[in-house]
Amino acid sequence: MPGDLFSEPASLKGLNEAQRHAVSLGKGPILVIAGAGTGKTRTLVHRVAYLVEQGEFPESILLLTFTRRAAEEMLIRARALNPACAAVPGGTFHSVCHRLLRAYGERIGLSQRFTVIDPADCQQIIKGAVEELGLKQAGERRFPKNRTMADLISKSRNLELSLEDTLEAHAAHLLDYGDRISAAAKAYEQAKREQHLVDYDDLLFLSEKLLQEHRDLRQDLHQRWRHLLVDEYQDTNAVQARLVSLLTGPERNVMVVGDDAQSIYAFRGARLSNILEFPQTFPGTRLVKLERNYRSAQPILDLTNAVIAQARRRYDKRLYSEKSEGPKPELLRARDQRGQSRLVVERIVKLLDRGVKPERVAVLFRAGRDSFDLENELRAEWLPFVKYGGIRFVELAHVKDAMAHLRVVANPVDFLSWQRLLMLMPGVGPKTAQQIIAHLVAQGEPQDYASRLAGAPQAKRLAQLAELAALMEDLRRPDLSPLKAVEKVLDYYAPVCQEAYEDYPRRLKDLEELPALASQHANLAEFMAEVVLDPPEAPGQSPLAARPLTLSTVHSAKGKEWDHVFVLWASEGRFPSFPSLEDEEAMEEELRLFYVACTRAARELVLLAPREHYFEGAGWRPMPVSRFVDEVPPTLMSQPAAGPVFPVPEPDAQPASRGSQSQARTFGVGQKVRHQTFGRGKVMGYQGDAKIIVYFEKFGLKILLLEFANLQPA
DNA sequence: CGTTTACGTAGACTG
DNA sequence: TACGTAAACG
Repeated sequence: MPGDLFSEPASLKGLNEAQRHAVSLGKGPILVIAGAGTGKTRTLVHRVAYLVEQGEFPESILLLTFTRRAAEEMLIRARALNPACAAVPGGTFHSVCHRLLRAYGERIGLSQRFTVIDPADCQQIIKGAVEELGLKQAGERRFPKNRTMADLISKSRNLELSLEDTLEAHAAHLLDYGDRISAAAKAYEQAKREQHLVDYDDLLFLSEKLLQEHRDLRQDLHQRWRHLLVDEYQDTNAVQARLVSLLTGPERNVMVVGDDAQSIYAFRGARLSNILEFPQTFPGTRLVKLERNYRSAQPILDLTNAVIAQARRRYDKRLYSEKSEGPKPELLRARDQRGQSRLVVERIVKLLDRGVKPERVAVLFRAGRDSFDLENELRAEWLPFVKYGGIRFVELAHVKDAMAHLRVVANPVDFLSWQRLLMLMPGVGPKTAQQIIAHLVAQGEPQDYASRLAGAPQAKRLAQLAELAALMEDLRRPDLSPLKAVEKVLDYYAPVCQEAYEDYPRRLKDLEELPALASQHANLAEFMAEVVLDPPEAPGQSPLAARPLTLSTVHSAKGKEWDHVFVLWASEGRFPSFPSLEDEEAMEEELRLFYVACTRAARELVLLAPREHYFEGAGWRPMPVSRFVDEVPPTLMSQPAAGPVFPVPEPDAQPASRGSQSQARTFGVGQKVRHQTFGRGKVMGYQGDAKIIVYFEKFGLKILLLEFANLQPA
């Protein structure tokens, strides 16, 4: 738009025509289909700022995102356009639902003391149910794991299918166990009811129930949130779509943004149909397509277009780039996993030497464990990194231990947590814990449980029970701030942690994150739910390294971009993953996931595919290149040079070929060893040829001189 | 004797 | 890492 730049509102500056159109549309439903790298986030951010400029109260705009971090990032950017945007409420579906249930849950009979549980808690409950009901016969090997059952229960709820139908569609091999899985599911529901526990799925379904049954509340909320903005709409499930409808007021100011080609959460119930059928759900929807890619160089786009063209379901989009030329994407074939790691490290070192900033570099992979070997290699080279995806903060046993103390204070009938914290005492196993809990229940009202602890018959034998009781009494003061509460718990728990875990230094370090988190919250319930729902990512990983490079699962890389992207294991069985090989729908999702991975790259994209891999039990097996790469026209990839461009290390079996340097490397990375003083440990890598890096179970990471370490294989 | 704890082994996706 | 089994505990 030529002419008077000074009169142009800040919220419309620097946008292309399609973006500007989307941002400045008036009231009514809007669907933005935004291809990868087309400025989806930018459009949402500017829309928020635009609405505020137009005189909307910031508090009346609700921004729903996929992660809390995404919401925070967007609001920071919106604030830069207009400081008033700081007051815009934002968060995930789950956190918004949680807040609704805290405030109004009693209207649907929910205890105000309810506790939010995570999938690990769910597994614990199911484990208990299986034991109690004797569902699993001794030695029954094929009986599904607790984890599998927990996943299936959640899946059936998210897909809104019966457990039986879910089994048939997604786990046919477990159909024989249908009755017993159903029994476990029933017991799980009952345990949640009795203990006032609410899982992730409940947050959504209970909120739906609340909004459906209370028209007055719905109307209040429509007054409060007059504009609804939803990011990553392609990854919402059925109940989330209904929540969007319920939260949308009579003015129907709802804008959803997404990309049908980037739907990667079908495995937990996401429905592509939500975004495809949005115009039918909201008649009069204005559709805006963003197709101009600002992220990737043309050669990368050519490849990603070819990748997504393999999808059975056609996507009516062909992205074109504003950017100039760049190198063609590369496929590098390493000898094996180790070779892959070394290739990546080598390339990264070269980039850094060239002055590329580490935060502009990422290594992506299908599953959390796919990067273990690379992590060892990076540590050996002292290259700091942050890893996203994999084990989450609250899933760490010690964090759950600490949180369990707070949970029983907030919700005394949370027996799951009672059991957990009682079992931390030496001499207390499942049976004794159950007995103590039985004593608590028999003795009185829930609010008295803490004070009754010391009176348990086991107290004579367990001196620590009195200490725990004292802590519980202390924590019951209603005016206690989350920070103070966490500090008191850690005072008590730190020594317990030292007793319970051999590698306590590492764990205590993780726990140091908790007080800072707690201090950000005004009340305990909110703090605990926040930790469970959206735990801090990658705790304690190189906090001192200012700008580390990124390792991430593809799922966790969603919405982000880097100049230089490496994708590990572009191999059949890894990417696509083994479980997806026999399921057509799963395979489509793998393809979209691979597409998401490749579209993260702005300038350089490098795919890696080891030639062979050692499988436990099966030995060395060739690893074919991923079908997603194989089926792309070869002209789109850079041709591998005649000889190896980068030295490919030989497998451990032939150390001589790696020259004198590796002669000393007697132990393979990952091998278990024993040291006279430090005891058992695991080889993490090497530093040069003289030093070996070993992680000892009791003493943590040590760097030893190989010559003197006198390590024995263990 | 019932429980707890220590140990060895199979198995692991994504949130 | 989590589970199943066997030794050690009290």
